[in-house]
Amino acid sequence: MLWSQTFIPTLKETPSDAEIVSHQLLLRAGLIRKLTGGLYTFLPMGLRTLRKIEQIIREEMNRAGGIEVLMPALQPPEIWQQSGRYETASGVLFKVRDSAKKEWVLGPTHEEVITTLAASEINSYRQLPKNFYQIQTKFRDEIRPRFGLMRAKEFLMKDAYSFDTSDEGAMASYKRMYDAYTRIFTRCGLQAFPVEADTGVIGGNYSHEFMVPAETGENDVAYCEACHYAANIEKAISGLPKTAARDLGPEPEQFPTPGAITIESLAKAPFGIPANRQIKTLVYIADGQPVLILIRGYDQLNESKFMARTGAIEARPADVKNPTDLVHFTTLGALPGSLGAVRSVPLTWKVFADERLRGANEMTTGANSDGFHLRNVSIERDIRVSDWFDLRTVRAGEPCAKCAKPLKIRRAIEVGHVFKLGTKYSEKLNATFVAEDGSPHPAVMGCYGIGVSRTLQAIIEQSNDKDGIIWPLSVAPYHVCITPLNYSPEGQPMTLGLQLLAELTAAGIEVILDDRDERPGVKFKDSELVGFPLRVNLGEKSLAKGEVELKPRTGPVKCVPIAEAAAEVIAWFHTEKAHYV
RNA sequence: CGGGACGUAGCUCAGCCCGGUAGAGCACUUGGUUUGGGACCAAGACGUCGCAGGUUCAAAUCCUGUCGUCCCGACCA
Repeated sequence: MLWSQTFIPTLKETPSDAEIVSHQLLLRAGLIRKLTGGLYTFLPMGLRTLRKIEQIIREEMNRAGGIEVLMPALQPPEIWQQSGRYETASGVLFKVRDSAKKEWVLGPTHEEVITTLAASEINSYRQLPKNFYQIQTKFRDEIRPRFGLMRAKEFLMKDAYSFDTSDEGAMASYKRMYDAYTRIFTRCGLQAFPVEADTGVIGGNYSHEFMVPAETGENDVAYCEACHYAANIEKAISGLPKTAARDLGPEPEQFPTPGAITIESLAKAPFGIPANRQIKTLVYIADGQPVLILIRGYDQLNESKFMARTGAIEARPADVKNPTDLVHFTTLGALPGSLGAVRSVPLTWKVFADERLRGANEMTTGANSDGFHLRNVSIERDIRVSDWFDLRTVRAGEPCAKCAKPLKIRRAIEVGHVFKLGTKYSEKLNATFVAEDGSPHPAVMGCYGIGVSRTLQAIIEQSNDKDGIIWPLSVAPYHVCITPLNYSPEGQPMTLGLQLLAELTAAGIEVILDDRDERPGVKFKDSELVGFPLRVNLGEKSLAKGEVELKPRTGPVKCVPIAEAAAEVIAWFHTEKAHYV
């Protein structure tokens, strides 16, 4: 390919609407252009890399027994109503109307479609197991698209759905996908690691996310370097001990705490009550109902855990500025800062407490009277707790639940997610098969996603320097950029360049030749910005010495005799390629 | 949806506070000189100052509304 014959609109300056480095480089290197917020056009260099990532995914999915299909992006809302997700996923569902005013949805995912297919086509255990996948555009009505391709309204995703006859079979399918994902990301030159994950709206009971460590990621991951425990913060646990039980003391006693409305202020003089001897009382609105959540003063509530354990679809803190919420505080008798669960809690309210409070006594908590707290509170004696859950968010430095070594926390980008779904969808959408004994059973499902366009950006986020992108060979838009320095169609740099282009292309290497009439500095900067793994410099100075220069994107220049240039590049290519397969 | 910032040339931005003929750098066009790390000289083209109202003799500038973008939060298979 000749540079002048394709389209690589590089930018010298950083576009002002790009915040993170990968987004800036996507734009500066001419890989994408924004149509509007959350919607992007892939330009030739971006598209080539996207297709390479797709191809790696296809090869590994096929190797793992996947069957490629292509499902409609436009879907009838009825199947979403049938699965129950028309409500639960309404936050991300794009809805459109046709000319007859009938409503349709643009698929954010395809469990409903594939399960509908399975319901009609899979009838016998003899047809199972099956694993269908597709690579397709998804639509999500993101509240806030951001960071370029990271969180877009429309994006490319690989999604796969497995159907098995048994839980064991589903587990084996899950494991195959888990292993395939590990290979896929490795082949993409991406350091991604699996972490235990919350299942969110998708549902199911077992799940891992594949995470790329990056400060700009939108997820926090807790991990242990000693035993390799790793989990999304939404799910992570630690071995932090419970609050120590003391001798059961006297009845709760009210005492004045004027102006002390934070855990910290009660921890200080004159009160001196350690944060972990305080009970923090939160009022939440869970699916419209007020509930109380009790955690230790030291702890932060983990809303994901709360929602996962209670099954709530929507939960938010009650807000004193919201008139309908304010009623709940009035019912309790106090505003945040003096809330507690000992008195005035209506019997209709559920009270959820963190597991680590179980058995705690001699605790201090709000008296439900502004400016007063209660001491000597025994949570089990004095508070009507409806249910005990692990509800707190793990912090860095807490002991690992498995090996007691300190946990670390880091930011990460989610590029893949595997779920064991069970029979949630197959039951609702009637995807049943007849077993050997003639009895009907719902298929046991799993689903497995990879954000293809997000993976592309994650690779850039992880692999760049001050000069631009550093593409892993496996996904680079071109492997080699030939750069004739002194431009002249008849000069030796160009004629030798064209000759090398033909030779290397014939050897299966993807080569672009920068035939632009530009100064060397411009060509150097552009080739480094776009990030080709190897540049071949053809300059009159070195050619006069009978040499060409091979410049790996991240390594030193190597001068080789003209006659050996092609062979050297081919050798380099095969050495590099071996790292990615 | 809450908080904040910003919309001026293709890009990065100045001008706005304090109203008075729309600017710079880069990019682009033409000519010339250059040619191993984003060249130089000369000439040129490029704008409904996001949009709509309002105030005013006069609005990029002040006011109101609206649309859009970005950031933080909420949200997020």
